[in-house]
Amino acid sequence: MSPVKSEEKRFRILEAALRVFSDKGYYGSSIPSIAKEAEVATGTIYVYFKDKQALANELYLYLRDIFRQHVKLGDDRMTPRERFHTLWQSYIHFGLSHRMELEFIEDHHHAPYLEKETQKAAFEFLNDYSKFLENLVKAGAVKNESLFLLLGMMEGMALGLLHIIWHEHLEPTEENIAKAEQMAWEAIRI
Amino acid sequence: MSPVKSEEKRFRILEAALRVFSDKGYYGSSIPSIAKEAEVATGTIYVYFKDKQALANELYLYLRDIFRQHVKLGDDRMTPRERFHTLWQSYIHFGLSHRMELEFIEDHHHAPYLEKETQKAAFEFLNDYSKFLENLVKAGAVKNESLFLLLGMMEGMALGLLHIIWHEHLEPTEENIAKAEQMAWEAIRI
DNA sequence: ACACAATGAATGAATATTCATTCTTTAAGA
DNA sequence: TCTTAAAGAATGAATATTCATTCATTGTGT
Repeated sequence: MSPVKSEEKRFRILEAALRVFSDKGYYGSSIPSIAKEAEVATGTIYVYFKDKQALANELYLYLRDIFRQHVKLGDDRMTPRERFHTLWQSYIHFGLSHRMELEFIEDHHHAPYLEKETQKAAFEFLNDYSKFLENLVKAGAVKNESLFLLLGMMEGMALGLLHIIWHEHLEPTEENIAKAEQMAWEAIRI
Repeated sequence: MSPVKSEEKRFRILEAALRVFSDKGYYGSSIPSIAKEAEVATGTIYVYFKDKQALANELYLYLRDIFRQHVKLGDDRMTPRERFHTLWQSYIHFGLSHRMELEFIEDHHHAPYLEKETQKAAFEFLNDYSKFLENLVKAGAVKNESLFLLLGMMEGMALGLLHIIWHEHLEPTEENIAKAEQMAWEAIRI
């Protein structure tokens, strides 16, 4: 009956928005500049997204899904150390291959222009991790501390490693990643 | 309304800019809104600062000085563990009492609108920390790894702890701060 | 009286968003 | 199979707003 809104074009706009937001942040990115990056007309953005804020919200949700597809939490057939290894490696490699995606997610967990509904999605992250850590604690492998404390330290170390690599103060070799993993493990293990 | 430029007014503008930038970021903060927050006229900002970029640069340098006044690196009359304790405690307590200041510093180390000269100041941070860690390594107390790797992990853990406290997932009790300190130490110690 | 700080309205450029108009696709009717 | 009209996607110029910056004027301490 009519030309159909293509999912492909929607993704092209989301990916373009990610690149522009990455460079200049939310307020520094104009809709026309995102349209240009996506090679569509300015108005087309408004066919696919209600406004700039909705675009940022949908981008966040889109990236969160990509994140979840990459970052593995393992299962309880593994030893605690193996599960930790699985999470660490997948998280770090995601950060290396999807820097803009991870930076956007981290920067926007608490951004004021994300809607309540989107913020709720941010909490699911915490839930996944908390369950993961709870398992390791119950298995007696990890310190019996507040899950949030363990979580903050663990995520802090992963992001700390990624930052020094992103800023080219450290080579992203498997050896360096493994050394950092062992340090992180020693921080949280019993 | 004196005909003499007052340092006090300059600081009032810097502090106002910090609050507004904290809320909305660089591109999201207008000069008129900063003027309003500082309770001066728009034009007055331009008496004290060449333009918006210069304001951000001077704010960064101003905050870096405050940071340095608070965060203590100890000296080599202390044991390695004592030195680490000193740094950890002063860093975390700075983050608790000066959240906006620390967030601005962390967010802007690599911001594109900071001038080369200002970026050089950012490197002095790394130098201070590197020397600190080098000492602990030479004393045989800390793993003999890349100083940047140690640095990234350590700063990551401190910021990770602060984030969960800032977002009210953990109480900022001395007990929690001490537990995190011990975890951080176990990550880097031999 | 003078020097210069302080002001805030004025300026022009940039921005988010709208909308009248022009395609493009689809499928009903012949 | 061919024609054609409805549906709605795509467009980009137009609009209203906001922004960084300027400057003519006013205020104030020396």
